[in-house]
Amino acid sequence: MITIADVAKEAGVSVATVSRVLNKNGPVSPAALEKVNLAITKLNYQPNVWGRRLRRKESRMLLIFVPTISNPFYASIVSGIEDEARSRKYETMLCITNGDQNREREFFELLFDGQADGAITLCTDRNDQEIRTVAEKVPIVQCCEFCENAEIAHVSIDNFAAAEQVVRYLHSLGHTKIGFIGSVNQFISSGERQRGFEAGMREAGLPVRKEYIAFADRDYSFGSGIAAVREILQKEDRPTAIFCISDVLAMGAIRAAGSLGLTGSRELSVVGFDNVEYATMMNPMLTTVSQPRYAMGKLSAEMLIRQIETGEKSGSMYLEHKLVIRDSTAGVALG
Amino acid sequence: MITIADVAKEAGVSVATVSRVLNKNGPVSPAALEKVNLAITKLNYQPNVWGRRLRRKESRMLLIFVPTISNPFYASIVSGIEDEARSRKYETMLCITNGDQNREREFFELLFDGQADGAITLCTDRNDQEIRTVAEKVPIVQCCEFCENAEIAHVSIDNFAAAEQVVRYLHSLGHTKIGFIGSVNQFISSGERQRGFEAGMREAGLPVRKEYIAFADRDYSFGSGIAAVREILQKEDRPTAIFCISDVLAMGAIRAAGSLGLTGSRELSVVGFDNVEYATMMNPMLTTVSQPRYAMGKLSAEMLIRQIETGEKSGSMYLEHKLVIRDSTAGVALG
DNA sequence: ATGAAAGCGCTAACAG
DNA sequence: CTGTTAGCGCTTTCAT
Repeated sequence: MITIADVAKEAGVSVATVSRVLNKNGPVSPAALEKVNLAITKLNYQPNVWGRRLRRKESRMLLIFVPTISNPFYASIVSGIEDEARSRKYETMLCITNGDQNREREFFELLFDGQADGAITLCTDRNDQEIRTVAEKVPIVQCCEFCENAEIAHVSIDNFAAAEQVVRYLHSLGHTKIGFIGSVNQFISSGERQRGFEAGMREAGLPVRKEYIAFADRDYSFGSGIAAVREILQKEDRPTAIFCISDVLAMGAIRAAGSLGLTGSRELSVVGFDNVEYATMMNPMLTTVSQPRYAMGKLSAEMLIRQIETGEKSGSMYLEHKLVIRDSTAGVALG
Repeated sequence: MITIADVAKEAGVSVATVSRVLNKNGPVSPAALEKVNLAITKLNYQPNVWGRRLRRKESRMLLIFVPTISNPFYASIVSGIEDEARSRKYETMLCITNGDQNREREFFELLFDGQADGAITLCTDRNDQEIRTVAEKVPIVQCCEFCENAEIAHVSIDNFAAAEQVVRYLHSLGHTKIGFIGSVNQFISSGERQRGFEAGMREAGLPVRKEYIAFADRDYSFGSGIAAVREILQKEDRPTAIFCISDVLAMGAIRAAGSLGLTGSRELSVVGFDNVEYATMMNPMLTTVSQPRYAMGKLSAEMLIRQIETGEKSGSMYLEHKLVIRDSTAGVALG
């Protein structure tokens, strides 16, 4: 292993000078600069990160908390974060919690013992208590999901408005009996989308019928979506449209409808949420709400780095969603 | 920040004793042990990793190279790796290369400058040259995909045998005109599955017809799958079954068939590969080949850690695949 | 503009 | 069984 001392000897200067060249701080004469650079390339020298970090007490490492990577929803958010981090010379580490509290805590330890400078969370519950205490001590930015009534920076879309818009769209198609599939999880998005749905119904002068609302499990699993939709569709006066708070649930809805003999969007219109890649692989292709995921990730990283470097928290940022209309929605069938 | 010296002072012992307690090596009297542990909890002391790593020259960090996380195929492999790594007290870092050579090289740097002890690659091309030179210097294990004729450890399934089995199954259903959708990428799995397909056809006494073979783009994208399948199905004497080397391509096949008026598996049987979660969300549910992904990840990590700790390379390991029969395959329609 | 030297927090060899 | 001490490789005063 080549050390800074080797380079200094090779260049005929002191380690201090080499260090100054490496970090481009302090004054260095052109002659010395040249000699040092020569020595560095000749020896193929790489500064040792442990020595540097021990000395500087900084890690230049960002943590990204995701519940799972089996959900393609997270891919482009992570890309956005990583691209921004790299351009600012930070490394990133994906912390896959798998919904396991212990694992989550172990990852938090990395923040406390200085292995990471800050974290972006993609999966905090609306009432998460732990994140509050963590965020008091280290820089945190929440992306997509966030904790209510907490002074922690976050970036997300306006889930309430998006859900309202879905209802407005469905109503414009002539639907008056509209169902809703939520989730029993504690994500703020789930709650806001439900509130937005209910507000949208009221604005449209439509009744919010308890029997048209059902909930999938916390992971939006396909199976639980099927079960929830079945529950609703087996009511005798069934809805003609269903708004699901995730695309996978929407796929479940279409499957459940099919198995009950309701095929095609004229029999049952379905709207999803998130616009994951698979939304266009389905038949029919899913009408859904798209979030600017890459941009959200990038902005989160920007905010986190600012917080790390300046200490100032960034507050809340809301980005624009978009309703993407495809084949899974249609006007109400006559008769 | 609390240091080992603080603990030593608090406990009334030397730093050496504290270190011995921390690392459970060297002899320590019960009395001293007690005092030290008390001090540690009282001060809430966390050893500084940079100091430790600088001293020990080990990182206890494993790299995992994946091309993307938007493909759920990788999720359980990564879980397998992470679980094994954690149980052996290693940390892991997901290196998402996005097919970018530069990014890949930057991640390799982490191995060279000691930030990581070894790596597991999930996406090496069959003819990748770079990995050979890297593997000469640092511990590497390849998972699923690997480099041909290289002395680098790997774990995978027998892709050739799996493809043969698919053909045998299709033939047993009465299919004689069987198409194949491969990929233009350079993965060994793509090549082996094609070779296995052709061997299977020959064994069954069936002709391998050039016009029944087409290729999707390197990422197995849905759209390119549709295009490839269309190409084949528009031949006048079209095949009655198609074997696709990935599930996403199989989804594309079903979509393409549908758009040409061929609906249902009696009109066109389709077999996929990988058994990703979405394979059961489709209608029809996909017949596919399942790889023991979690086990493969776990084994890869075991092998890598052994290589790191003992220096001995582990050679090649093959695990069992499984043909999972669902609804997308059926006997040939009469007439 | 440059170099000597202190010290970041830790481990381990050595002496007791 | 315990303590003293010499570094690991680096950055950064403080002299010069």
